[in-house]
Order: sequence, then C-alpha cells, then structure tokens
Amino acid sequence: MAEDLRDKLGAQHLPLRDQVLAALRAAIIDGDYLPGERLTEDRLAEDFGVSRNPVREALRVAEAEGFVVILPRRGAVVASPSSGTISDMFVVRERLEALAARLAAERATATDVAALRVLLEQGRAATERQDLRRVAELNSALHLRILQISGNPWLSSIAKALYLHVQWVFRLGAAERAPHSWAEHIQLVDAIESGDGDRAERAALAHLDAASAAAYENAEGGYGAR
Amino acid sequence: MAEDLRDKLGAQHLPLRDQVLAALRAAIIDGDYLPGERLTEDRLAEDFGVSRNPVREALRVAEAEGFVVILPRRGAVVASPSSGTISDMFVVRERLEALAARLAAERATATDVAALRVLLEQGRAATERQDLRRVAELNSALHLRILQISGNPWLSSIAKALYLHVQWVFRLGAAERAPHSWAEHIQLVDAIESGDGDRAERAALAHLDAASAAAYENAEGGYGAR
DNA sequence: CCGGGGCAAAGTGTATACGAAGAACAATCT
DNA sequence: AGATTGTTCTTCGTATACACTTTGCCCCGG
Repeated sequence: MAEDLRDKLGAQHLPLRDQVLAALRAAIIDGDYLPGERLTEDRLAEDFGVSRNPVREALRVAEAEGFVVILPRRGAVVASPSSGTISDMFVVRERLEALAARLAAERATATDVAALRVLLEQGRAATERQDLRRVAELNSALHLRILQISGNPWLSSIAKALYLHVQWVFRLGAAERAPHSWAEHIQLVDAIESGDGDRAERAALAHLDAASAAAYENAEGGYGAR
Repeated sequence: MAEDLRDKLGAQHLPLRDQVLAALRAAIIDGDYLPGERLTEDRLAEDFGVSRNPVREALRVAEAEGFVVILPRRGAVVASPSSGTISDMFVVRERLEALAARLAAERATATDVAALRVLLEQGRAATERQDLRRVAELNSALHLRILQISGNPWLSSIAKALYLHVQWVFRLGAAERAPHSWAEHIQLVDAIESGDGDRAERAALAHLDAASAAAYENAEGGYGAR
C-alpha cells in the first residue's frame, strides 16, 4: 500500500487528543473507571495532565466508539457494557470474525501463517506460565493479526472496535478461560493455513460460540445499567 | 428500554457539535465537499457559522466514522471512499444486513411488518413519480427500520455507519437503479413477514449482491486515491 | 417529618485569543 | 538547477470568559 509511505513521512507526532483517547479507553477497559462513573472534563483533564480541549475531543470519539455515554449539558459517564447486551455483541462479532477467518484463509501467505504460528507458540508458553495478562495480549494480537491478513480495512476496523468491547467485558468479569481458548486458536490457524475458507469460517464460529458462552456465564447478574 | 425516558427528560438541546457533524456528513455525502478536498477548521467554522471548537469535535468524530482523514499538523481532508475499497465495504455490509434480516424475521411483530409495508408502498409511488431523492430517502428508511426491528443495537449502529458510506458512494456515482431495487425490497419484506430467518437472510444477500454489482459498475474508474 | 421553593455550586457549551510548532511554498543565494 | 532560507498558513494546545442547565442543598412552611 502506498499509504504506508505517507504515514511515515507525515506524522509521528501523535496528538495529545489521541493519547488521551488511548489512555481513556485503557482506563475504562481496565476498570479504572467503572461503568456509570461520571467523567467530568475537568477531572479527566487533570488526570491526564492536559487542558479541557483534547479531553473533549477524546470524549466525543469515545462516545462514538461506545465507551462513554454523553448526555447533553450533563456530561459523560462510562457506558455500561450491558446496554447493548453482551449476546448482541457476540452475534455480530461472530459474523465478522467468521468472515475474517474466511478471507484470511483465502489470502494468507506462508509468512502470514508463520507469524500466526509464532503467536500461537508464545500463547502456549504464556498459558503454561499462567501469565494471564500476557495471554490476553497474545489473544488480541492473534485476532488482530487475522483481521489484518483478511485485507479488508472495513472489516478490520469494525471488528477491532468490537474487540475492544469484548476485552472490556472480559476484564470486568475477570473471565479467564485461557487454556481452552488456545486449543481453539490452533484449530483456527490450521484452518487458515489450509486455505479452506469454509473450514476457517466454521472454526471461527466454533471459537466465538465457546467464548461467548464463557463471557455470558461470567457476566451473569453482571453490571446493572446504572 | 428505560433509556428512552432519560433521553426525553434530559435533552432537547442538540449541541452545536452534533449539528455540525450532521451537516458535515451530509455535505460530504452529497458531494458538496469532494474527496481529497481540504477542510480547514476556519473554513468549516465559517461555513457553519460557529466557532472552531465545535468544528474540531465534529471533525474527530467524522474521522472515526471514516468520512475524513486527519493528518496530524496538516489538517483534515475528505476521505476517498475508494481507499478501503467499495467491494470490501459491501462484503461486510452483506454479512451484517443478512444477519439483520434474519433477526428481523425472527422478531418482527405484525405492526413492524405493517410499517415496512407502508414504506414499500411509498417507495413504489415515489419510484413511479421518478422522485429519485425521495426514493433514496425511503430506501434508507427501510433498511434502517429493518435494523431497528432486528433489535440488536450493535448491529444497528455499525450497519448504520456503513450505510452512510454506501449512500456516499452511490451519490458520488449518481447511481440510480431504483426500480429494480424496490422489487428486491418487496421480496425482503415478504421474507421477514414469513418469520423464516433463512429465507430473510437469503433475500438480504440477493439484494446486496445486486446493489453491490450496481455500485461497483458505477464507480468504475471512480475516485483516485489522491 | 416531609414537600417544595429557591438559591448557590458545579459543569457543560461555546466563543475567543494567543503562542508554539509544523508544513508548504516562494524567494533567494550559490 | 539545486539547496537554503524565510514567510505564511494552519493546526495543536492552553487559557479565559461567560451563558445557561442541571444538581444539590438549605430552609421554610405545612
């Protein structure tokens, strides 16, 4: 892609608003800011050591991404991941990831597969070590990688956004079904390597079904909408 | 949902940033601002008669939605809908709309179906009158309605965003395949009414395939990535 | 004790101004 | 011509001001 060049030339500045957005997302996903918690601009500005303007811009985007809800003249509160139920989320993600798996299977090169296998191996090791944080990271990395291999930017960006929410739900529920999950991942990568789109899609669906069941269980009686 | 109440009580203020965002989106979709065109904050502020602050916030969201590209320290330009190819977009939309159709079929009440039929009738009339603008509106309305009936907020908001881009591509290409499209719509609503999820899904896919083919044709040799 | 009424505080929404830094472009010099 | 230097345009972030809402609180009267 020609855009890579431009990106390099143009910008390594990383505006404050983006840093704030990243930090805000991270804080919400990690549960530092809990669902329902009020986020005043002044407070965030102070927390991140910036003025109100970058905070406001970050908040608007966070709203668009569904991490916060903004009520006019009343300010922002951390969204409740249950509004827009978890199962609703998984139904969509299922379709999207299945599509990604299919496309990845159809387009993956040998190097792509090799990269996936590396992640798989690291994941296995981390699972053995009980390093759950690292496992979660690798989990993300794997899924993101597959999205990238799919070569569909729309799919990629949408699924990525959804994926962040999944992480959010998972962390809040502290759900860790790591070992099981990795076995499924291996199936998925095998399918992608085979180049068989149907098989890859089925593997993705199976994985998501299991993940969804686990998340749902963990979230039982979860977060009241307030 | 309980949120409806809150929304009513809380806010009919409609902040400037939202108006600006809506206007900006509309201007881009309608082709008033063309792909690649530079959007300086001052200019937008003047165009919309507001200060730069609301403009900046609107721009950030527009970027998140994919309507503009912001290059740090260089400002915003209208995105080129071809970056992130049209076919990529349709592949995703296909899956999403198919899911929506299935869910809608499974959940639609008699009143839901009646509402769809009203839109269908209005669409037929508008098509007869050659009122293309109205046809496009009703087209949107129908699809949005189906999304709403699906009852899945995630699906709804994602597909909605995608749909705006579809409109954009269509308008830029001035593609109007209205009559054909409405025949397919009737099939779709029939399927939803039947409550048969599979059938609804198939109808949605058929519709999208046709639409995609048309859009692709119209966009041939379209918008250089600049 | 309880239900307002009214008042003050908090916080958002918007405008404006200003300085710093970057990018683009033109002019200048070698 | 090619490189260098300025100049200008613009974004990015800060700060400030102020209107207007919402909210919470206190007090008062029933």
